[in-house]
Amino acid sequence: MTPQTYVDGHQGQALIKAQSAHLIGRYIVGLQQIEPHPLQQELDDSWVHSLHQRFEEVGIDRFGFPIKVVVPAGDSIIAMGTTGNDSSLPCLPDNLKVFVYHGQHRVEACRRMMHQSEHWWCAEVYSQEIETEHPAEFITLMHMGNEDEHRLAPSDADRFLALHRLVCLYSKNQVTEETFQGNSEQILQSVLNSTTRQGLSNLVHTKELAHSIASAMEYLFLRPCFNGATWGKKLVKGRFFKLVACLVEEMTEQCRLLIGPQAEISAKPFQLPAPSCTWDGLTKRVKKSNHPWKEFIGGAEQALLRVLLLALLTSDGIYGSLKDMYHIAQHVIPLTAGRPTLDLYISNTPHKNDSDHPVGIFSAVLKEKLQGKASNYPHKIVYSMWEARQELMSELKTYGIGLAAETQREGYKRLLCKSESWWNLLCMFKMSTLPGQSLHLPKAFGELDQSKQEGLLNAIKKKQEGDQTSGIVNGQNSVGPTRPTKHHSCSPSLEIEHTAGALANYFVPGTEMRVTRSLAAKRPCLTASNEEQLAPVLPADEAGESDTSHTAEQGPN
DNA sequence: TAAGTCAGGTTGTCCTATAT
DNA sequence: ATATAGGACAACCTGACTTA
Repeated sequence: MTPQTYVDGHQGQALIKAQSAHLIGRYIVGLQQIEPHPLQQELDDSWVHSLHQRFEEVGIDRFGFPIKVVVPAGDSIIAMGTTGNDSSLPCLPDNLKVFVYHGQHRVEACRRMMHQSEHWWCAEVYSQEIETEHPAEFITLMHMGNEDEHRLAPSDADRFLALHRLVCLYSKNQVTEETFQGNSEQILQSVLNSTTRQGLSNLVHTKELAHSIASAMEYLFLRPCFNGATWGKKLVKGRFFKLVACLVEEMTEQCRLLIGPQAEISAKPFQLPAPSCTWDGLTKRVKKSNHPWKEFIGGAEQALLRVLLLALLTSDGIYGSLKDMYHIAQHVIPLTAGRPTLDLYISNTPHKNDSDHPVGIFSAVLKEKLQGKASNYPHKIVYSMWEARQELMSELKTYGIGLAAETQREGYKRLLCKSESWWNLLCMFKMSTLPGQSLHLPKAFGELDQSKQEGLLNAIKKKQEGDQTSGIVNGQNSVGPTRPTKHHSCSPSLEIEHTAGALANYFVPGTEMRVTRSLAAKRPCLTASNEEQLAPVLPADEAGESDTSHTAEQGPN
């Protein structure tokens, strides 16, 4: 480096020297001791007002943003500093007056707080010699305090990752719950927008979802596409955390395929608005010369032959489907777990524990069958709901079932006799009597409508199938509850095929949505055998945690 | 043919009712 | 009092149509 590089720094160094020579220490100072420095600019009332409002709404971070003051009787207080209770900062003796030269607006805003107990701040205390011995530097310091700081504003993704790292520390017992809560709140408080605060908080609440988003955010080019407010509102709809976590993982995988072996890529190609992400839309648009995908290897048209997905997560394609799922779950829950559980599920209360989301509820229903073992099976049920959601929704309509709260036992009885998709779904619970409403579930579909003979035949047939698939009711693509969850090969190519296979199911055939569907059609390898792999590959709780340590270590800092 | 305009549809954010 | 979730609304984008 050339000496010129340092020229700019000389003045800054002088400022730091002046300060460090006269810094007495950090103290807690009562507001009644603080007066504005005579050289300070006039107070801007509207600025004080907005600060005060923020203090009221979000809170005050006194230690994160200490003010700077000079104290006339500098040297004499060094010895006097009365220590506060135990390890906290010492309090400045309250007979001393200090002059604030950096942070007077915060002080003034803090004065407007109702409670006397709020009237203090954390201050860097300087002796008055800083002013007499370094008058020029002092003026500059005071001015610099008012300049806009050219800080790099953290993005939602940065905030999310910080929160997620805290979660990881906490879940590995490396910090106490108190430390974890305190630091999370500190980070959230620094977010100005309340919707964003809420959203981020929702997203880190559940391990599975938080982990999947964190791995997506490992890709720098995806970070600008992350919107804490919208993701945190829409993706938690119906509390299908694990399902959404899978969707996020799919999305990440798709993006990885899209960029191919390319090393560096900007975020632009991933910021296409959702309406432009339909297969038809893309087919037309990638032909244009200035399409954002021109960055990709081989150009936009080649990239299209690979894969895609992204802005869709919060688009109507996903959000609408989650709303459907929510509606479906509101019928499955009273049937299996009972009305009180439904009330808890649909009450507008914060997500607290495993009793208020579908996977947790289904686990409780299946408690005896699972024998307390961690199992992916409840999620498998959710996944089957997801696969069949269109049919499930339309059959509700066909058989005149409206809101769950208004549906009587008779209505469900009719539904289970007439609708095969609903019968199939409820069969996954493997109960002859559904405990929620004490409803009998016929062993074979349509048993009541057909002659007894046919029903018997069906029952025998089903039983035989069941034996072959070791107790699985719907033998085609189900995964048994006792089948151990394990990760299949980590080979990227296998993952890709697997991913694409799963995608074929994620999107609704028959809607114009979206690349993935056509993708499935283009890939002959996407068969039922791939589908079958999906559920077991979904990370079990333990696997999720090991993933976490992985991402935490690799994540940028 | 290119530029401009309008309508329709989607998304993201703000507001508010509600339940604890 | 607080937090959630649904609804409303404004901003934005796209594509079709019109005009020079």
